Amino acid sequence: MRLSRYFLPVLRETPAEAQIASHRLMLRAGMLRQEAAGIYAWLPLGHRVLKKIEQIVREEMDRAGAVELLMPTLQLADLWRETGRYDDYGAEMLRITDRNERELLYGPTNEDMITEIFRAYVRSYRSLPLNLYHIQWKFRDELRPRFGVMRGREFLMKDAYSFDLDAASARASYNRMFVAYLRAFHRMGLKAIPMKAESGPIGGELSHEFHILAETGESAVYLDRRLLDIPVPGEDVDYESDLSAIVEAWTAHYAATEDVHDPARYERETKAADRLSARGIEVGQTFYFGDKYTKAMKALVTAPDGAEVAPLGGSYGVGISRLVGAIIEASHDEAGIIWPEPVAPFGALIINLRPGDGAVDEACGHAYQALTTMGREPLLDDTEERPGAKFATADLIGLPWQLIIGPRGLAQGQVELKRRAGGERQEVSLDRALEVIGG
RNA sequence: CGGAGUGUGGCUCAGUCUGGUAGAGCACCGCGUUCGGGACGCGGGGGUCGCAGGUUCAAAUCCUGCCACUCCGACCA
Repeated sequence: MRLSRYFLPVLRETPAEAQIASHRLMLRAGMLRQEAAGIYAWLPLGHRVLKKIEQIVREEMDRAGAVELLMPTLQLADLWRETGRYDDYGAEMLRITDRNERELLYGPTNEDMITEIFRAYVRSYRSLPLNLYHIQWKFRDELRPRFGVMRGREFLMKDAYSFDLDAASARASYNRMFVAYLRAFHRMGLKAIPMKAESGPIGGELSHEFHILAETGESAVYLDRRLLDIPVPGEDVDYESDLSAIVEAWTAHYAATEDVHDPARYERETKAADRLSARGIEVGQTFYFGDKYTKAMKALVTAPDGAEVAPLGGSYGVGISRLVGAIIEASHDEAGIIWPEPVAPFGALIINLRPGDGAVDEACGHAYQALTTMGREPLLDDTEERPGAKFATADLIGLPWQLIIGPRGLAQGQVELKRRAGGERQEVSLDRALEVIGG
């Protein structure tokens, strides 16, 4: 993409409403536009990141055997009355009436609807286990939206729902999601720690929140430092096998959010040197709630012995839009964002210091072609901005590599290559620079 | 929802107390000089001062009502 033809409205000054780094940087880097409290338009750069994160989550869900579908944003109130949640959910649920006075709601989650779909088609235990997921916009009318996409009212969420015949199988489904989450967050360059959690309005008895550690996290977390060193399963992990050893390894050490923190247990189960108090951003949560929904909605299947039973289920959410903010919170500096490579909106920024100069234009064109061929998705800054402004923008939008090409260096056969993370710069030949970026 | 606050060009803000017909910096457009870490000169465009009423000869400014947004607190991916 050529910057001169792109839509990247970077801001030199920080909009007054942004309090935390990720919000500030997303606005300044032209990723985001607030349209109402907690409601945002995703500008092209932000949209690219959102899609990258979405795709990583999708790949890991698919790998773990979940099946993607897409449910609507609007749901009938009657569906929610079946489980009693229409009244339980309270003012956080946005209720809408259509022209025929039908009561609808903008879905805050989809347990009820997925159970309705399940019950419409699944009749036999032979169809189990089944895990269906979708990636869809949700709406929760938060009392106080804040922190940009970290606590928006409208947000993009991946939510998966598992159905199993018995408890052991349901637990295996839970474990598959648990492992998929470890992998997905790891792929985004995040260190996510699963923590024992309360299940809240979703219900159930087994639940983990996945938190990434960042100074601006909304919740205080207490954990055993050793959790930071547990290996994340590789892409060869066999989801057909028993994953309980992995889950056990990740849940053997103390880790709790302030809501469920038990100081006495913390002291008992961890050595003083291993105790780590930090702030966490919740980026995912897993729930096991048994037959809560299938029973209430009579979503029954026939078991091997001919009896009708309510399958046991769980639900598993990942805040896709929140992750964009969370990643920035975890990875930025004074100058701007530092994208982990897998979620970077573009792989490299080529900076043309003198558009119109034949040799420089040609070198930039060559670099652009080469990087495109390598699949590095380069962004070429071919604008007439002054060099200083280009460098500032480059650091702000935080692509992994900056390839700086100007007449002065080119005369010596050199370009400047800068890695955003760490900031190391080197003067090398263009070919060598392309080689380095190519990996 | 309780408490506090803010709405003035695309952005950051001054002007409001003490009413007199709207400003600055940045951004934008044109010309020129510049060009390796946020250039400079000259010229230019752009604002129903959140909305609606009211007071007044006169309202961004005073009064009333409403709306939006932000911050602190109680709920949540």
